[in-house]
Amino acid sequence: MKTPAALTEQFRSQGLKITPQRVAVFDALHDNPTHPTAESVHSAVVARMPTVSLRTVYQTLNDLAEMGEISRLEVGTGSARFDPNVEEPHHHLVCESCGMVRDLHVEVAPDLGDDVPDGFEVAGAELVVRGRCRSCADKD
Amino acid sequence: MKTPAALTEQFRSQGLKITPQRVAVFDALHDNPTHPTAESVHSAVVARMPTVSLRTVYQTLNDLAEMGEISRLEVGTGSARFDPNVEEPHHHLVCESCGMVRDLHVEVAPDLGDDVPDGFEVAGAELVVRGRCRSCADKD
DNA sequence: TTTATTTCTAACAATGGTTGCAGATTGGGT
DNA sequence: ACCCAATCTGCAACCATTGTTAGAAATAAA
Repeated sequence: MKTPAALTEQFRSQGLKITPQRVAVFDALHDNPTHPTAESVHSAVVARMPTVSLRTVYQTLNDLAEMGEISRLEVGTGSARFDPNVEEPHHHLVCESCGMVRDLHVEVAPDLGDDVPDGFEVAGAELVVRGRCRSCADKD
Repeated sequence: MKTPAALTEQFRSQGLKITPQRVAVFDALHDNPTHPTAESVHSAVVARMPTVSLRTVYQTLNDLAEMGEISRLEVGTGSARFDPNVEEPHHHLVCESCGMVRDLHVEVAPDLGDDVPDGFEVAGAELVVRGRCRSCADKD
């Protein structure tokens, strides 16, 4: 994801308006490595601007995802996770117990070639490694 | 997943009852490569036994998943998909346009080692390859 | 700066997938 | 055949997310 300042410029250049709600979402995502849910982005935003609705947060997250500035992950933790790191290709580590998601910088390089059916247009591949994080494992 | 007959035996040996509803679900899943949703399992079951409720199908799918006889996938198509193939490790190919899910027999072999944090207990890894299947690509 | 235009936001309702619950039903051991 | 625990159905509730709409607010135009 670009910096909030760069996003502001980009939105403006596309005829989109710069609202304090949008800027608050940009800020909440910037350099955020936690792969937040819409709900947690909303919490962060509300801490500064108590009137922002969850609907607006969803809207902005969808807009950013559509522009390719963030990516939306479905990792089976119930709600979608949003990842501002679209610059560096990477995968994810998920704790099935607490829902923590962490970047995983691992080369997958699957030799897809032979088992992809003819005519299938591959758009991308995501690896999700599941397990239990240390603090959850320590709990019992 | 074991055969319906073997599952029947297994259920019985665990003190669980063999109901026609459960058998219908076993049959609907047996050798089913489509990664059905709960809804489509229900449709198949209802074709033979019109009174079976969706709730019971969910219940049985959850039971089977808990026993490790099937696995539940979240691939971002809106609803969970159930996969009776737990014998052979494999990954998945997903058409983002029609929701088709297909097995992908590809070796991923990620050298996880260095980027997994200390103390994280890895339970498994799933690769999802996304794109457009031929028939969807042909459509426009 | 004021106005006009057009987008955005908030609130609320609605949706879709899934689960919780309660009472009626039924499998299977006796 | 009887009994009891397990199961089933039907329905309500739940959660994450999206649709809708009227009012508010940002930018462009005057």
